[in-house]
Amino acid sequence: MGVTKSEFFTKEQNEIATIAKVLGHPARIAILDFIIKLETCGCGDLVKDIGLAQPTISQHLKELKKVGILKGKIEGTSVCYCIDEEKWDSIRNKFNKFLNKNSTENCC
Amino acid sequence: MGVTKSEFFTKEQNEIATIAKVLGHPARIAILDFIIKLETCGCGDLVKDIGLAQPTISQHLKELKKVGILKGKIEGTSVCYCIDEEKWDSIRNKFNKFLNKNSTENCC
DNA sequence: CTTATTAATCGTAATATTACAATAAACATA
DNA sequence: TATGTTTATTGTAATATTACGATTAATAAG
Repeated sequence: MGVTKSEFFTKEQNEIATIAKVLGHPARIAILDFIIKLETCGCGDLVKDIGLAQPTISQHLKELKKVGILKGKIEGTSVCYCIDEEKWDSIRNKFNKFLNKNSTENCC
Repeated sequence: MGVTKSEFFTKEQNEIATIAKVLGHPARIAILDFIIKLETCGCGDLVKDIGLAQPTISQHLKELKKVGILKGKIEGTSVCYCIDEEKWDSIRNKFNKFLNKNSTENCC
């Protein structure tokens, strides 16, 4: 037990849940907010801005990279992180589609 | 350790992360899909449709109620679950706002 | 070559989540 | 009252997540 039974669900359900799960931590929302503002995008800047330890930020960045939301470009000793705009668009579409489903009837 | 440091983040960041976290499990997406289709909305119907055990579904329903996405109306021995349309709208707005942020520059 | 600088990885403790059997609670019906 | 039906709760095992110190890896600067 303790392990999600993905085989019970559709591809679409698993996909939206996977993205939502990654967005389900305020540090990762803060990272995305910061990178979108683009006040620079190195790991160290995020550490300073957010206040969590460097390995923790690095771990969150890894999660965001894993699902394809972030890309990283190595620049000397530093890394520049950016949103993958294509992925971002597809996420926006998925969530729009899901959240715009409207129930017609209502029992309560 | 092991506990999310919510005090490091803004109210908005914590709010969107809380909702995303609840949407971050395919069973809860499947529950919402089913209720939106409204092929009836009792816990037993969800158990049959999804295939997880009744206590597991009940637990997921509890999560969805906790953040206000679902309301439940008791009807005899059964319970009718429904989307809270007002909350659903506010979630749609929050996600739209978040996902429509666009980074102008891009380093990679 | 040595010493910073920056980010990733490893290891691990604390905590949270997922799933379900067993049970309880609430109501309906015979 | 006894019995069935439906959902919630309790308890618990398995697993996942979060956070960070210590370390490593890679490049830059002196």
